[in-house]
Amino acid sequence: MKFRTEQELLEYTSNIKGKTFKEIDSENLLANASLNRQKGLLGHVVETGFYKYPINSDSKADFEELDIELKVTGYVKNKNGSLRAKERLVLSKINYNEIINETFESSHVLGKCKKMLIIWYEYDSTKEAKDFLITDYQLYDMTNDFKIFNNDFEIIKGKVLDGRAHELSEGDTSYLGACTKARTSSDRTTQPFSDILPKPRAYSLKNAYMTGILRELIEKPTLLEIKSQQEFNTVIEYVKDKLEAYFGKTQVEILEEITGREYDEIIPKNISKMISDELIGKDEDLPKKDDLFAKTSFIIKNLPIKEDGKPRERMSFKTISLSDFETDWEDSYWKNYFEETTLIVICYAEKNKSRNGFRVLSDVKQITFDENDLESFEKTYNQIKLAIEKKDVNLLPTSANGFKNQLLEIAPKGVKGDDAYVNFFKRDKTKVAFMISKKLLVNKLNI
DNA sequence: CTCTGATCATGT
DNA sequence: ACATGATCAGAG
Repeated sequence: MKFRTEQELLEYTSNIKGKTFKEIDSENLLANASLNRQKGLLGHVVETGFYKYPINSDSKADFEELDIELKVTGYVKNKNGSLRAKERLVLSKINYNEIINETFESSHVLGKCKKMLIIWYEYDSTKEAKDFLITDYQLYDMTNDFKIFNNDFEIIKGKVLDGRAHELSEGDTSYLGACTKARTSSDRTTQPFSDILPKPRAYSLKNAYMTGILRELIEKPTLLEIKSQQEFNTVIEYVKDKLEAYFGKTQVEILEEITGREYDEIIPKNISKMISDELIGKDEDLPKKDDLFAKTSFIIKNLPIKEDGKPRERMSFKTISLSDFETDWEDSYWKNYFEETTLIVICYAEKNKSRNGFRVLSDVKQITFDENDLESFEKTYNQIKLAIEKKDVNLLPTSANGFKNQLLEIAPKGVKGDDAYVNFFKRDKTKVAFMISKKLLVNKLNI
């Protein structure tokens, strides 16, 4: 089937809404296939069954005459009814030897994926793939977010130019990720400015970005009313801008300045958090402040730094649920979380061992996790899985009880009298949280 | 000192 | 009443 105009293509595509995959699978591709092994299968079903293209995968754009690439991707419904993309959208492969001679505008990825027809289906773990419902579609143009994509592209290219392709991480960038793309985890390729063999990677639209454009599509009317700013290229730029006037001041001075109240002896334990909530915004309010926040996943963290430059504490994350550990690491919530999330770390420096409240705003740093970190995190994850299987608290990877060179550990986080470890298996929501070790923080903060 | 389980202040 | 982010505080 050929389409002469975008209009024609979209008009035809409108008929796909409300269909399940089995309804359009005229080539019977779904008959005896497993979705886990063949990730592009649902895309093939749409190509052959709905658009009647022959089964062959050449590298030309799917709708060649219109320069439009077809993408079929899933979303899931959260418990509260909101939608989120199930996965990142993988684009073309990164060629480390060529990227150094490209600009974003001349790049392979923009050449192939500038315009994409994205078909959305609702993923439902209780259903078989053939029964997934296609509910929406959109003609998407990458140049809509050109400024940030361009900046992301330069970040990726910069690492390759530095001979650090093996240190690439999805968290380095805002929207355009460099995700791993390998047949096996030991697969390696070459890079131009280092002998270290990096993992093969592909450009991707990050999971949080996909969630952002999905919500724009579905919630269009409301979003148009509050069209937010697009002033900054990265979250860290935004945060530094908001904190600029307060560097060199103590926590108490800053809090007094922004609240107009006085704090003499009683310092709120969460004073740093009160400050970042006020000056930067609470996580849930940020999407309204800058479009960047609607399409990225990041967390604002506060960290006391000792006089030797090292962090005083580990860094904590959300409490874990037993159900987080039902899948393999590769498909897990936590792998995705650590892979994609950028930590924005607001540093407060101690002077003469100053206690909380009297540390000085000194720096803002960014932490992302690379392949080595994730490999270590995987061990922690698997050990928790094992502990759950065996119902054995002593197997839990606490810092006292973990393995050698552990980077991610668990620690109690309860209310008074709650014995987090003893009660670990009693309910889905545990009283235990992930923490990253001080050792890893030292490494990440380049101390 | 460091380590690690426990606790606090806040927001919902 | 509980989750979160972060610090506290006793043991060694």
